Amino acid sequence: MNQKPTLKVLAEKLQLSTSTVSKALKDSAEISVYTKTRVKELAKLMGYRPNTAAASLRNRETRTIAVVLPEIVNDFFGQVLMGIEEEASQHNYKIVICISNESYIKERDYIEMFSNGAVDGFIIAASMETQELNQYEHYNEILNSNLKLVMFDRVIDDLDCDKIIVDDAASGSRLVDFLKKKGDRSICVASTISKLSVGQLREQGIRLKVDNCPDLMLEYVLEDEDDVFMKKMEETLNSKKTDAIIALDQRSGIMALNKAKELNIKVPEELQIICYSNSTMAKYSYPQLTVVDQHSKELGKKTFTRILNLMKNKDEVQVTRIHTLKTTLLERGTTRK
Amino acid sequence: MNQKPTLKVLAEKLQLSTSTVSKALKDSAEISVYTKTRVKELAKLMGYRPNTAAASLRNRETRTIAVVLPEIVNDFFGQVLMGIEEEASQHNYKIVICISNESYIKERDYIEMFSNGAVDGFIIAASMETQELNQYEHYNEILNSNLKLVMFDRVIDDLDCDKIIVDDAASGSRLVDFLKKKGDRSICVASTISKLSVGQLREQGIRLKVDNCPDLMLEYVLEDEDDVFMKKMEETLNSKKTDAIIALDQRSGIMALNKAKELNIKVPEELQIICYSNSTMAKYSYPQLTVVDQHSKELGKKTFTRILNLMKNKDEVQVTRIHTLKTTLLERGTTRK
DNA sequence: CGCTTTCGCGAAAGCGTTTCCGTAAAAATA
DNA sequence: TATTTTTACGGAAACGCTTTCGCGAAAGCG
Repeated sequence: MNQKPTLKVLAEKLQLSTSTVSKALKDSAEISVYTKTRVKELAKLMGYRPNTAAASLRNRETRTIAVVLPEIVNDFFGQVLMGIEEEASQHNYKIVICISNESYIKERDYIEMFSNGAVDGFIIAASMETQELNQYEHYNEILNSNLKLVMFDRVIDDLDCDKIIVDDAASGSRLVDFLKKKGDRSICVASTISKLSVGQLREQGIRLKVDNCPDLMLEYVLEDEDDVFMKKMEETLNSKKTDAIIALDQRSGIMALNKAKELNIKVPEELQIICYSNSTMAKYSYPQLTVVDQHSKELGKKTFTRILNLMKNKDEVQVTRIHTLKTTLLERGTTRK
Repeated sequence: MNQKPTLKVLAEKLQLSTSTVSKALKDSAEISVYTKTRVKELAKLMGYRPNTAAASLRNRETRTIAVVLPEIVNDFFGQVLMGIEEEASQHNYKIVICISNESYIKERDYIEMFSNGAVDGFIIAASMETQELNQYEHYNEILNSNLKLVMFDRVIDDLDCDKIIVDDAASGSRLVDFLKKKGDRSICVASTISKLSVGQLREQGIRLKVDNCPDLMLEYVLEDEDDVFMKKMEETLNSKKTDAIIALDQRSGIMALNKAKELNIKVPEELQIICYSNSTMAKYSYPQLTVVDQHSKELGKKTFTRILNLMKNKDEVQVTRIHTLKTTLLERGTTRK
């Protein structure tokens, strides 16, 4: 029932004005050391906490960022969110989360909902539907309101905003190199995310490299429905030609592994599997999946740092608007030594 | 660059007062239908959005709930969060997330950070450290500030607040019954969460039932470190006595399954495994793990509904402060038909 | 000692809403 | 027609904070 003290009651108790109290708490040079300590002591004693709404109203900033994620039951986005949140709380920022559930409409509604000054900026990974439709006018509401916007991972190419991504295409090429060195010739690309920019980029990187290696062959299992995927994967593996699988997402990776086990194919001896996203699922699979580590938490931190900078240097011209993080291969049980 | 219109500019354009405009937008009975439509049309045209900070300041409510989670890269908490978020957005509430990372200090800091009127209430699942130390004075800061508090899953028994939990103990007993009917005699309880209230409750439920069945036997593998767990599990399984494993959390479940595969034990023919938490990992394991479904998303929704009610009926006396949800067994590949 | 500068603080405005209250004009009632 | 009630709106204060401005007193200066 402790009613929160305001500047006013502090001022009254100390026989000072609210402005003096306010300045004292902010360590203003205008105020004497004596007064400052008096004020701070009482403030601590009474548990004074500045009213956020009032400060927001006055300062025209909320110290809040809206983070719009396609899904949350997903280790990648979870890890990114951890990074964002960790960095945010360190800088005294709040994070409100919005889960678009891969829906364009929900994403748009969230943006509209928070574009009224409820937040200072947005961190967004586009929903699958948004990427499929390639509709991105709703992002303009953000930019037109001079709110900050940083996209990560699932970005919109045509949109002029800051982006933090990973080297999807390049990493795809590197994976092919890696497998080639191990002696693999026939590589199967498995994916449930062909609709996503990141899926397409990874695919492109792989294809580019394979096209330059006449001795390599490429197969595809691109299906987003689990059972269809499993069936196609079975056909592919039954042909007995596939040396390795590059799975562009965690789900396809684990499904490929499961199918291989079902067909009694020895992994990694007869079949190597590499999978995108360093997920818990991949860590606890048997054998442990070799994965492309996107350093997701780091990615989240970088993303927040970027939007923080945008907010600090409000006017300063931004140089690099696109930042690419390098992924690394985590060699584990589904690839040979 | 579209500067957001305020009530004032709407009022000026319409030759009305701000109070009239405000009332018109809220469909006040004081205002004529004619004026209302005029106001609403212009508001829509100019894209008027009420300033949240100003409204919060004036109304003394933020329409924001802080959700404090021990971790976020965890399907259970992810699903609960989905439920909370879905319900919240439907009621025009915002969710700010706080990740305690199983740390008592972080949890306490978050509570302090948001107890200043930044949010209207808290939804919390206690961190592991908090449960271990059994320190919960920091929750009193919430209650003393007449902010609302609802705990879920990992609750503090001694704390007088609303709680939404699942029937952990009862479900444990039911699992024993289930296994007994299948002819199992020697049951192994596996857990990496013995420090948590939920882990202890599940264990108690199991033990209670086994104690009442003279023909049943109980073994334990309770270790939170992966490698130690795996070693103990290996010893246990090598003894060749274990008929079934009840894993109290997803990690122990998947590790048990992996160890069984490693030792060439046929699952479910020679060993049945049941695992708590309907996680993605369990769904994509091979074979699919039979799990106790906690209906986590529903749990999240219920939790939010509860705190919503607390906020609506500010004074009304609460009857049931503890709500228990019933879990169900999802029979899949690691148990016999 | 007279002047300027610095120091320490207070007054007040304003951020955008909401709401209580007041009040003309219109409508209803007597 | 005279009075009361209703209708439809405006004025103004308040929410708690920040910040500009002003000003008296102390300190520094020549």
